[in-house]
Parts: sequence; structure tokens; C-alpha cells
Amino acid sequence: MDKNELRNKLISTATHLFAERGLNGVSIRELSKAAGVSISMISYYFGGKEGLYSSVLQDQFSSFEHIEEIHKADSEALDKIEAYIRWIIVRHRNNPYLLRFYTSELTNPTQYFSLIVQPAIGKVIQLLVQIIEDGIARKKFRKDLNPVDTVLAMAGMVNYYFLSTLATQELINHSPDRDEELIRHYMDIFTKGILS
Amino acid sequence: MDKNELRNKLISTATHLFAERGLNGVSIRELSKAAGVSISMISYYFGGKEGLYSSVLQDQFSSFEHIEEIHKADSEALDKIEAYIRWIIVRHRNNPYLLRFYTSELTNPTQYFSLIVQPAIGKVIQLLVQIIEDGIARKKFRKDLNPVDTVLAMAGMVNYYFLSTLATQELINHSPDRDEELIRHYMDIFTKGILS
DNA sequence: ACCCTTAAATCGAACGTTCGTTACAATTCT
DNA sequence: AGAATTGTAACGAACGTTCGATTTAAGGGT
Repeated sequence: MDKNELRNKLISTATHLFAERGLNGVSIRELSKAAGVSISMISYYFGGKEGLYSSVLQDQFSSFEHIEEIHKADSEALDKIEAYIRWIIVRHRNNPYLLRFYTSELTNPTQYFSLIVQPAIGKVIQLLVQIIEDGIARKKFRKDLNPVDTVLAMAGMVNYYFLSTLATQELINHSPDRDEELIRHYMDIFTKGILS
Repeated sequence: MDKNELRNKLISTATHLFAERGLNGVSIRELSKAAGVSISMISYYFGGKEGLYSSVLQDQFSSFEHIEEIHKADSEALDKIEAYIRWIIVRHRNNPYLLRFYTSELTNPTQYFSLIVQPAIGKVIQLLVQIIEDGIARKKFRKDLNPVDTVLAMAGMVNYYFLSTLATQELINHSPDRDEELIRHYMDIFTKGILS
């Protein structure tokens, strides 16, 4: 196992375990054993357990950096909103652990919240607010919308679907097969409302 | 300090600390000191740290039991939805810690999830689904709505507003003064959508 | 090709601390 | 008197970190 291989093995194992039981719920003994690596490697490569956690966090939230992709130059505000919903769903599918770090840091911030989490989320929200404001300016959207509230409503809708999985798995099918239907459905509710 | 007073003091202190740092982030030494109570009282009254945690959880989710209040016999589906949004906002205002246990149990369930959390959430969702189905049956709501998805969209909208507080406090004012405006705003988006 | 040196990588044991729990005598309250 | 509550001490287990020894890899000199 070469140097990077070991680092990556530690990070991926830590991601799995920290997501499952939190920073304080996992010991470095269990972690190193699960990674098939000596316990001292954690201090050696990451300066300690906290350092490893911060690396995991950094890795998890790096997926926020490519959010600009939803900004196709010539697309309408509505298309951008759909692109965002699709982006967030794909992100959850590709990285089922992110939501745990996300909610954990939002409700029980560690010292890394302001360095890693806050900027990542802030960037996305800012970009979405811009899209809404643009839609309002072009008279596509209602002018009495509060852009930030509106963005949070949209983000909440989608994120909560994944957050509630454990509590609603007997009520609906959460499989990816239904994702396209979900996107159409949420776009419908968000743009036209539930009234007939 | 009499018997119940001591129990309550322990529960309220534990609520505060467990919410802030999680079950594994707080030691019973710190906890008992913060409660101004002898360390042995935790085992004496709750059978140990885990027992105390389960009591906290039970106490937190007991607020879900009175959800029926939003069911005024003669009110319309839309009024019930507004009553739900108001209920959930008031609940967050009265109990700022609930959201932490809520998300923590949804993403990192302990052994108490299925006993305490799942039934509480399930009850609310079931009731809301009923309201949506009723609205569809009376042709108030669009007939192509998936009731469970719709409920999750609504619940997500409101809950996420509170969940995101830490990340958006520089973008919007989260004070209770704005709650009524928020209710109107979210009712508007949810019923009529964002299109002009 | 071979040995030697060097530095990095890896290991497992050991350290001191803290953990949750329990036992017990002392104290307070009713 | 009897019950509730206290503080303290002790327990074994587990914690995160550190340290010295060992292994590995690479390269230079011969």
C-alpha cells in the first residue's frame, strides 16, 4: 500500500464510520482496524483524530465547488432551477454520507463549520438567490417573492426528501428509479403550487 | 430539591448538552456538575447515561402527540395546512433543541429511533397525507399530486428554514417577528407556486 | 551486482487520562 | 426512624496520543 493509498483508505473508512456514528462515536482503534492500518497512522498523516475528521469534511464538501455547472449561459431561470434540483439529487445519490455531515454540522457545528461548511452552503445559496432574482427581474416569477426564503423553500423540499428517508421508507419508494418523477413533481409544486 | 425537581433538572440539563454535542460528546461527570446534582443520581433515576438519553428523547418527541389540534372539525384543507405550518413553527420556537435530536436520529438512529422517533414522525405524516388526500378528493388540489411527496415538500420547506439558520443568518432575519410573514409566504409558494 | 546509508513509512506497545458505573459512608430532609 | 441525596473513591475498560523499534524504498559509491 503506497502513501496515497493509505491516506485514501483512512479517509474513506472514516467517512463511513463518522457518518454513521459521529466524531465522538468512533474510536481511532476501531477506525484503524477497519481500515486495516496501524493506529498510529492517523496521527502520522492527519495530526490526530480531529485532523482526520476535518479532512473528511473537506472531502465531503468539495462536491459543492462544481455547482456552477448548473449555470448554462443561455438557459432560462426555470431550467436552472431544474438543473439545481437534479444536481442536488445526483449529489445525494453519489454521496449518501454527505447529508449526515451536513445536518450534523448545521445543528452541532464543530470548529470546522465556518471554515468548510458555511462557505460551501453560502456559495450555493447565493447562486440560487441570483437565479430567483433574475427570474423576478424578467417578470417570470412573482415580484412579491423574498428570494432567500424562496431558495430555502426549494432546497428544503429536495433535501428533506432524503433526510426523511428512514422515517418514510414504508410510505414511499425512495429508489433512484423514481428520481425523474420526483423532479417533475417538485418542479410542478414549486412553480405552480398545489391548487387545481 | 425534591424528587421530581431533580429528575427535571437532570432532563433539562441533559437536553441542552446532548443537543449541543450528542450522546457521546457529553460525559456524565460534566452533565451532573452542570445540573448541580450528584453523579450517582443519573444511574439512580435513569439506570445510566443511555436511560437518561432515552428520557430526553421521549420528552422531546412528546410534543408530537398534540398534533391533532390542527384538525378543527369544520376547517378546510388549506386552513389545516396553514395550521400545520404554524404548529411546526411554534414548536421550533418553543423547543429549539428538538431539531437537533430530530436530524440526529434521522441520520444516525440510535436504538430508540423505532420506539420513539419513527412513531412520532409517522403520526404527523399520516395526518398530513390525509389532509392532502382530502383536498384532492374535494377537487381543491390538483389530482396528479402524490400525497406523500407533497407532504414531504411542505414539511421540508418549513423545517429547512430552521435547519439552515446557522448557515443563513447573515442573509435573512430569523427572528420570530418575521414568522407570520414567513407563514404567508410559504403558504403562497406552496399553494400557488412561484410563477407570476 | 553488491553493500551501505538515509529517510520515510509503518507498527504495536505503553502512557496518562477519562469514561460509565458502582459501592459506601455521611448528610439532609420529612 | 427512614428515605433521599450527597460526595468520594474505586473499578475495569476504553480513550487519543506518543515513542522507540522495525520495515521498506531509493540511491550512491565501489
